[in-house]
Formats: sequence, C-alpha cells, structure tokens
Amino acid sequence: MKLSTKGRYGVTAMFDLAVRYGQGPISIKEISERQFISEPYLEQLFASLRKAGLISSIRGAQGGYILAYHPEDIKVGDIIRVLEGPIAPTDCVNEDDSFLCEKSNICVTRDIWLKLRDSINDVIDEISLADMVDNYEKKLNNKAYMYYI
Amino acid sequence: MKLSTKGRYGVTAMFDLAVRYGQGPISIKEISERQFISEPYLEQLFASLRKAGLISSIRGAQGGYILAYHPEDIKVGDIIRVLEGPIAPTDCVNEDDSFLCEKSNICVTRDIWLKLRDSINDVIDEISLADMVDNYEKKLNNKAYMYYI
DNA sequence: CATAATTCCGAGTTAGTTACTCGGAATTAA
DNA sequence: TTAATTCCGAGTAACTAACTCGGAATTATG
Repeated sequence: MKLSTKGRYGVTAMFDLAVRYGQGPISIKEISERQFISEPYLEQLFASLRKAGLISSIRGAQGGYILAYHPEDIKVGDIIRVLEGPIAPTDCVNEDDSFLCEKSNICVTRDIWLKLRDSINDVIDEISLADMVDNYEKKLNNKAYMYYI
Repeated sequence: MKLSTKGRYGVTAMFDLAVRYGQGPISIKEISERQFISEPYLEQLFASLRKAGLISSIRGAQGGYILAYHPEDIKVGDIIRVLEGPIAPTDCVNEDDSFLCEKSNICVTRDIWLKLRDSINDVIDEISLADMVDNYEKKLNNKAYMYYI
C-alpha cells in the first residue's frame, strides 16, 4: 500500500508548476533542482503527464512546461492515476472489470477492497492543485508570523 | 497502491477461520483448498499472524489454527498491518517518525499523504471479522431467496 | 547563422521485492 | 507406531521500481 516515487514526485512537480502558474514555462532543470528529483527521471514523468493532457510543453531554449488547466481544475487524483495507473487495492476492484473472479458477487473481502478504493479516490479527487497552493501560502504566512514574534 | 497477496490472502484466510469460529482447530490444508492459496505460503502467513497473537495454533494430528479473539474483536486492519507492515502511502507519514524529511512542517504534499493514510486506516479498522461473516451470511440468504423465486 | 538551452524518445540497467518453493524437525491424536 | 499436522530456516525465480544514457529535434538569443 505504498505510493511509488512516480506518484509522489509527480504530485510534487505538479505542485511546483501550480505555484508558478501564469509565469510562463518552467524547465525540468529548475523543478528538479528545487524539488530534489533527478532530471531524466522527471523528464519521463512529464512525458506521461503531457500525453495525458495535464501539462503542455514548450520546446527549445527558454522552453519548459505549464499546467494545461487552471490549478483548481487539476486534482491530485488525476496526477496519481496517470502515473500509477488506476487506483485499486486489488485487481478485482479495478475500474475495468477484467480481473473479476467468478465469486465476486458473493465475495465479502472484495466489498472491503471496494470501500477502500472508494475512500482513497475520494481523498485524492477532492484536493486540487489550487488547494495545495492555498495551504502552502497559509503555512508560509503562519511561519512568518511565528518568526516575527 | 496495491495490496500484496499477503494482505489479501491473510484477510481471506482469517475470514475462513471466523466463519468456523468455535468449531475447533482448522488446518492449513483445509483453508488452502477452500481458498485456493498455496499451502506452504499460507503456512508462512499464519506464522506471522500467530507471532502477532491474532491466532493460536494446536500442533499435531487434528491440529490447526483458531482465532485468538472473538471475530468481533479482530479488525481487518489488524491483519493487514501484521502482514504488510504499517499502512502508510509514503514513509514520511509512518507511525514512527523516523522517515520525516526536514521540511515536513511546511510540506503540503505530506498533508495529502496524511489524509490518505488516515482514511485508509479508518476503513480497515472499522470492519471486523464478525462484520464480514454477517455480510457473508446475508449474501447467502439473498442468493437462496433469489433462487427460490 | 551559430550556439546553447531545452524537450523528446527509446532503450538499457541495477537493486530490491514479491510470491513463492523446499526439506526436514517437532508434536500429537488415533 | 503411524499419519497428520505445525514449525522453521533457507533458497529462488520473476517481476518491478527507480532510475540512467545517448542522441535527435526544436527554438530563443546574440
């Protein structure tokens, strides 16, 4: 039940883009330095995110990436699902029903995995990049205030 | 974000014990045949569950395993945590704080993993083996009724 | 126009983990 | 005494995660 680095790095990198939303394209190099993620690995992740339509790229010098939508419209769940595949604690509760076993109609453990899946998806689909930015700024303010005292 | 076979098989096997709670020891062979889990592998899982105190063993011929507590008092979460380790989507939200990074106080992605962790634990800690048995019997009754019509 | 900064692409690699298997010792009911 | 069982430690094969690498294509800038 661990998230892989793909999901974690992906959310972090997308948050980095969200904080700088509206300031033109941000390069992988910048993000990788700021967030301590290896450059070529981040490149890979961004390839997936671009193909999925969550970010757009600008090639060439001074190029980089920007969010394809307003931060409010990108949920953490969107990012994680692109990078980790469909979120389901077991295959038998995947969105596509191709891994159903023959006793699924009577299977009580499956009911648990269903509940678990839904609860996970609820959490990650309720948080947008904009929410993250808001929280981040609130934390920064609180910290500034604490130092002031 | 997948559960391993340990967690899945473990819950299934414990459910099998719960259904037969009060009927004396159940052997690994029986369970493995009923639940389609390899015998020596299940043996391994039961070793962990026994060491964790969730089941008791009776050795020798006609021996087997029984739940160490009433099914009501064993939650799915207890089983999963024994077999999969502490449930946390990332190391930085582990129960023990040994994997905290230095910016955890200001990290907004960590807040998400915390929410996720709690939501997962809420689900698996609210369901007991007794609940599973109840649901199972309800399903059996419904099915019987359906066939009757 | 040349150069440097970038994205884009496909492939390769290494270390760790998962999901097992296996052999045999110890225990106990029949 | 035998057969059925748990108990234990070790071994292994396949898979996956988490990267790296080399170089081609694109484009702003001097």
